[in-house]
Amino acid sequence: MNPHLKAYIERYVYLEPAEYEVLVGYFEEKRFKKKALLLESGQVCRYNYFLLQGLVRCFYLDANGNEQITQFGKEFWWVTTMDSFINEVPSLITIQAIEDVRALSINKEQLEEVYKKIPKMERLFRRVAENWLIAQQRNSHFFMKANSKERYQKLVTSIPNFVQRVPQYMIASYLDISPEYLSEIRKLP
Amino acid sequence: MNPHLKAYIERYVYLEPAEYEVLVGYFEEKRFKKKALLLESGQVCRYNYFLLQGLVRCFYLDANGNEQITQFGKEFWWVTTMDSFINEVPSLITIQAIEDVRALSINKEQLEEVYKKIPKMERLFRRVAENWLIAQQRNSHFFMKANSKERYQKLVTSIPNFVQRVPQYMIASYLDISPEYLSEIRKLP
DNA sequence: TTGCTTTCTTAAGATATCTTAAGAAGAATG
DNA sequence: CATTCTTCTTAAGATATCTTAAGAAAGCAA
Repeated sequence: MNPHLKAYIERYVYLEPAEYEVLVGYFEEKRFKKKALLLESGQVCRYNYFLLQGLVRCFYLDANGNEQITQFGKEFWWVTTMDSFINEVPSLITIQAIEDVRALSINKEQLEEVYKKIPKMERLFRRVAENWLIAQQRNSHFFMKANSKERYQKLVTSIPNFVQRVPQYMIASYLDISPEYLSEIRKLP
Repeated sequence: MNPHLKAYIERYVYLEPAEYEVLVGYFEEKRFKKKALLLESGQVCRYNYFLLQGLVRCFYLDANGNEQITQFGKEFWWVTTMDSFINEVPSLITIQAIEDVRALSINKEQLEEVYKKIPKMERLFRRVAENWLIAQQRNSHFFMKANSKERYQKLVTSIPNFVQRVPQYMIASYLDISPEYLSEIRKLP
């Protein structure tokens, strides 16, 4: 069992060694080169990825053909397109590697089997979903209330080393600012 | 067992009649008059409410003392302050009845007991949290990309009869528009 | 009914942020 | 090394939305 995934699971539930043995069989390690797609829009998102290395972005094309970034993903975060993965509908979102990526993947049928064989995993993913929801709610309210500069500064301080790994125009897209204006903001004291 | 809650549960999991019997014991019906508080900010949110009747709003006071509405709740929706309920920390949010409210409540310890006695409930709330997350994500992206008029119109069409039940200044707060500007918007063709 | 409180509208000036266009700097490729 | 592609910056005019202030309407209490 991958030690990072094991450490992650231990934060939520206790599993017997035998249960970890079962789990191992369900996760497959995959690699993606920089710029490769983990998921292409229009496809159903079949996998939930646990990132071991690298950085990804999730984006869709808006009415003007601009790439709108909705999320980033980094080491030891789950990455998937929830809507498409859960409801098995075509994804509006594309997931692309910003750096070379190594990830553990599990597909939906496998995950359902896991729920059957190890009911505690149902509990784990309940708690993951709840925490994700809480984070998403906090973030939404912050995005609504904070101005561009505050949004940028929060990103800089809350994910250390992040803005150095991602081109500025992607940061701008995620923060919902024009790249030109982000450039202005960064100069302000 | 309340038929609305039963119908809700049936959408996610199958429970034996005996399991419903167990469940009944955990839910308590409560009533709140218009303007009463289901939760006051500063308190830990002890309950998850399943609304049977009426309307509530969730808001916090911003730096200028303005009430910022983050969510509404209506019949057959779960209402709680996730962050406070899950993490047992004081809530920033106040929950207030906009109309007279009737709701089924369950507290956190009871819910944990339910998870032990009826593990299928763990599955139910996993799926509820996942769907809630999906809705929250969709909503966040829509709020970021749509302008004020589009946000208003979406609210009007997606929750029928809703704007008639809620004062306009609350709608404005939720949509993150000044009440004056909402008034303008409503006049546009 | 009358008055008091709550809610909604109108208008004018202020501001954050966008759009467009262009050029500069940096990175990648032949 | 020269060239091409990608990313970042600068500037000027445009626009959505806010703020403040005031008055109009509507709802509720007495």
